[in-house]
Amino acid sequence: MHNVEIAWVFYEIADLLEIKEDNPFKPRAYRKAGRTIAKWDQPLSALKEDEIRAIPGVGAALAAKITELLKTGKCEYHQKLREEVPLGLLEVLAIPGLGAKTARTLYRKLGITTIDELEAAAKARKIRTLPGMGNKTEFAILHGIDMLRTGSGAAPVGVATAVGRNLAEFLAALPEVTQVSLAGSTRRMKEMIGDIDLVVASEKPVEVTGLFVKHPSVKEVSAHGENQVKAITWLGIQVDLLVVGPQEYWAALHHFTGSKEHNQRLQELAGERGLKIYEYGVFPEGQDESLPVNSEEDLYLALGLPYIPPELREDEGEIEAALEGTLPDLVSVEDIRGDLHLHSKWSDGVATIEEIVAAARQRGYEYIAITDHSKSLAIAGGLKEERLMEQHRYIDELNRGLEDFRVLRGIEVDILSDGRLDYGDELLSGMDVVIASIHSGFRQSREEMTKRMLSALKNPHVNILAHPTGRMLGRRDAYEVDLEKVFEAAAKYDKVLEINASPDRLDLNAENVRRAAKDYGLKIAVNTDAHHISKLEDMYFGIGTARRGWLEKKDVINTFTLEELGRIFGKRG
DNA sequence: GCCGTTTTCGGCCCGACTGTTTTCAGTCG
Repeated sequence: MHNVEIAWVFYEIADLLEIKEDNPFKPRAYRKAGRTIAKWDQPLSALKEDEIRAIPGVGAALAAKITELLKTGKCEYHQKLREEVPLGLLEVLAIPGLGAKTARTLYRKLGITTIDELEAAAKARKIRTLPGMGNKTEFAILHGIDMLRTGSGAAPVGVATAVGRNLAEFLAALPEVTQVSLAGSTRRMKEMIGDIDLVVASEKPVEVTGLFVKHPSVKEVSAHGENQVKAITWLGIQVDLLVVGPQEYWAALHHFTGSKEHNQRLQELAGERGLKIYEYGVFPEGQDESLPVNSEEDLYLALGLPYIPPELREDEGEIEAALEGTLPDLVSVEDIRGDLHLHSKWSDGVATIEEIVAAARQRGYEYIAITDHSKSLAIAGGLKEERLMEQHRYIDELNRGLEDFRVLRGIEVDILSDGRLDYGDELLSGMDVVIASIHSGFRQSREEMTKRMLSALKNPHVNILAHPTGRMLGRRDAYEVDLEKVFEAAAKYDKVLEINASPDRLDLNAENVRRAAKDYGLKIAVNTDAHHISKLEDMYFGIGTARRGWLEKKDVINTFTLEELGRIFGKRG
């Protein structure tokens, strides 16, 4: 049993306990342990009992449940809870703004046990009859259900990539397999992934597919042919595996990378040149032997085109640009010299500044900015003025001991509900980097929210606007804001907008990034907002979004040298 | 249910926001 599966059981136990109204600290204990287990380096199945017991947050009771899960694949306590609580309520909990207490009230007063029943009750205006709930709650529930339904079945790219890589690594290790790649929307770095596509080159497709369906991540096989498999993994994500001969690999990889629209345009182009493109190769009209295709470059070359990177293959102007020779030279992870939005132990991060520096240097970075939370965000350990000054003195001291690396003294300052910043100008003027962002008052009107952001952008000390729309993928919509006005103001006051690289956010998204950079000439910072050193790797997803937004190195400020960066930040205020 | 030089019970991230109230409960981060 995979660590994540154990964590999953614990999360569900936590939800069930909350609905049951047990000791409120119990679910917290299960969640905390679940989070730790999910991130644990070694598989728990490889650990001895006392090693499991030594995991922080795992006591005698949870250790016993882990052992039981590893041995039997089940946990009696979990099963018992599932019998006591209607399971549909777990789905109901996924509706934003609706927690365990409300779920319980809905169950006890209206007998609601599923999302469908909840929707019917909301439409029949029964929700507003309950104590503490009114028409707005009812509307929010309907809106939330709508959001869940449109996103259902799809996984954020972060999850899909992790699952896909895991399977790809397994396949790559098989002696029968010569090549393997993620394809489809995961390779194109779309933000939500419907199914994971894997393309494999092998002379022995039957053996490969036969092993694949036995992989522990595979929960259910919906189709199993000689050279392809459709399966559902333990996270409920569909995976499509295609095995082709080594000669057909590149054409197949290209075909299953898509998008469909991009491929259709290529087929039209091929037709004009007397060629046909299939997933098996590029064929001159009337012949059944493919032109030699030993890379995706070869395939584009056959059509008289330069190579088009996967992130651009959406038929959104890339074919025209390729024909004109004006394709962008996309920014890449290797171009990145530093991360400008990071949290340390001083607020709600888990690493010391020294640990972050070490991890950043390992990635080849030349600088980072430590940008902990400001005082209003008390729950995240936001820094009071004196603490912030203390941190900056600490960083100064640290910098004195560092060669070829620089820690910038920064802050992620909250934009308060009325548009003021959480610190005064005097304090902000002493920072190397000021990131402004919104963590409260998400439901203000479009006018208020826009005004609030413009007021922050006007502040001469602000350098970067972080996660500008506040959306959380599949969980929370962007807040109401007039982005055009934000872009205009950012251009006017010379501010940088962020691509928050956390795969839960990816904010700005690719479409907005492309508009901001191309229509408004704005510079972008791709930042991970990491609270843990392992999350520095999220840069990959941020750069994916930047590439989907057609950004080049010159558009992204954290590809610049420290000196260039200083000029960008220094010319303000 | 976990944790502890506050050792075996009593804490456990805590304040803002929202919608419903008319002083507060529930949710979120």
